[in-house]
Amino acid sequence: MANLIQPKVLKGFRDFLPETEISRKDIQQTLEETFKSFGMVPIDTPVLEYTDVLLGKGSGETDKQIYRFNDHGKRDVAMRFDLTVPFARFMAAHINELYLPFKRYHISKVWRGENTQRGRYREFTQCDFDIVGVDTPEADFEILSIMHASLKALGVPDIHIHISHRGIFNAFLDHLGISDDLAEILRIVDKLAKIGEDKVLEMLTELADGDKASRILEYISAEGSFDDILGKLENLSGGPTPGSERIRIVRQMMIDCGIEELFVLNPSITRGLDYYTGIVYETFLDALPAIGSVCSGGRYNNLASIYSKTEMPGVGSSIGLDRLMAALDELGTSSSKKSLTDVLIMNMDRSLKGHYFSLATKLREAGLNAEVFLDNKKFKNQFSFAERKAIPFAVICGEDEFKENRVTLKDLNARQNFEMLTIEEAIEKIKEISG
RNA sequence: GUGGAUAUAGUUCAAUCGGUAGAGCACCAGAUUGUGGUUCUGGGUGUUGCGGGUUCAAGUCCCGUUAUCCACCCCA
Repeated sequence: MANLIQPKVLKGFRDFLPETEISRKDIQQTLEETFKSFGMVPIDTPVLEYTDVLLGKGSGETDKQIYRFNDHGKRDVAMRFDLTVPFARFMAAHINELYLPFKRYHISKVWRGENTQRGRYREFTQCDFDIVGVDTPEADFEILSIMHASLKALGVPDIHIHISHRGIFNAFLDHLGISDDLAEILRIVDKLAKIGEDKVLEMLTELADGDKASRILEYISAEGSFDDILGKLENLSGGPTPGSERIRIVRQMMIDCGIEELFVLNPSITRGLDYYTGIVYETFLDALPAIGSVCSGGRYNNLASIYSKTEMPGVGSSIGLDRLMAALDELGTSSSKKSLTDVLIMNMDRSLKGHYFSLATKLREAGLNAEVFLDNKKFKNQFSFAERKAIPFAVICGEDEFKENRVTLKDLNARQNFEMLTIEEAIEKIKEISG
């Protein structure tokens, strides 16, 4: 007994107690239902992959953050740091067994060895949804539409989805003749909201001459209505581009569906990951911009190209479940604790224990979740147990009820008794009260 | 990974100049009702994150370490 091992968990990794886990599962279920309602199908892939498979298309940053080690067979392996790269590998491996366009969702944990912060962990859950095999505005729009539907189904208040387009920005930089520094410029541009225009201009001036730097700033800080901004971007890039045409079509689809209010054209959104080639999205909560994007993605037309010669354009997005939950928690809008058990059968008279279990079976057969209290503690104790688990009903059956083959039902929230009911009547009553 | 702040009971907090840790709520045991919201009695439930050091004496001072929060970086 002398040397107990500390029951500690790793930095950035967490245990989930039932209360939290129940709402996590609820959220996941709501998302799954939403994804399925759009015709998406689930897949799964391994947690561990060959390192070269995962690093094939990443940037230097992912290299640093990835959990990587040698397995027992001396293979160089790594844990997936997102669900998109494994998905690209999956598509390349199974393209002949699938149909296009292929729409899948994938809700699972991923791992990144970066520093932790609120809403930012080393082990976290992503909810990805992607469409592969088509490069159309319809697909771009459908992803936006699913983002909107998902967050709406979850009851996330006051969001705006910021969209932008890598293609337009690339055309713009080409027009300026400075596309070589793309990666560096993207990084700086991405900070606009955080560090302000002056700082951004200062940093850009170190890369390009002053005139070009201020042109970039002009591009990324364009203001006005959606259409105004789009027009400005086109002017700055020397006229309409395929990208801007695409955005215009997607915009019209938003209007046709009456959801255009939620979308903001924000040219400073660029996304750090360099595999994006077209439209990109980020979602912010109006009340909590500091926590970052809770749902981001974009179009990546070459992602599978390192695994396969078959061209597989894709577009998709990812909801950060843990970050979203941290945000909802902070906003106080997370759902109140729910019970999974509908009825607790009180352990009142131990000689009737067999009867209690048969009552529980009857309740379950009627579609109710029921459990028998597993100890002969006092009522007080059994009631506190029910309260801790937020169980709404208790069934009490003592000698008197048993003789008449009846039970007493107690509505634990209202603290109201319904005495001497048959079990069938009790079931009816429970369903009536819980609606 | 770099820099800064923080860490005391289940929880929210307290503990003066260094003197072996207290309070509310919560919780546990018991009494009384066939049934918990009242009442009464009793209980502090703690390795002060962890490990060292200084000291007669450390929650308090020093060093290290781990975790959390914040900023950078990056991102969900």
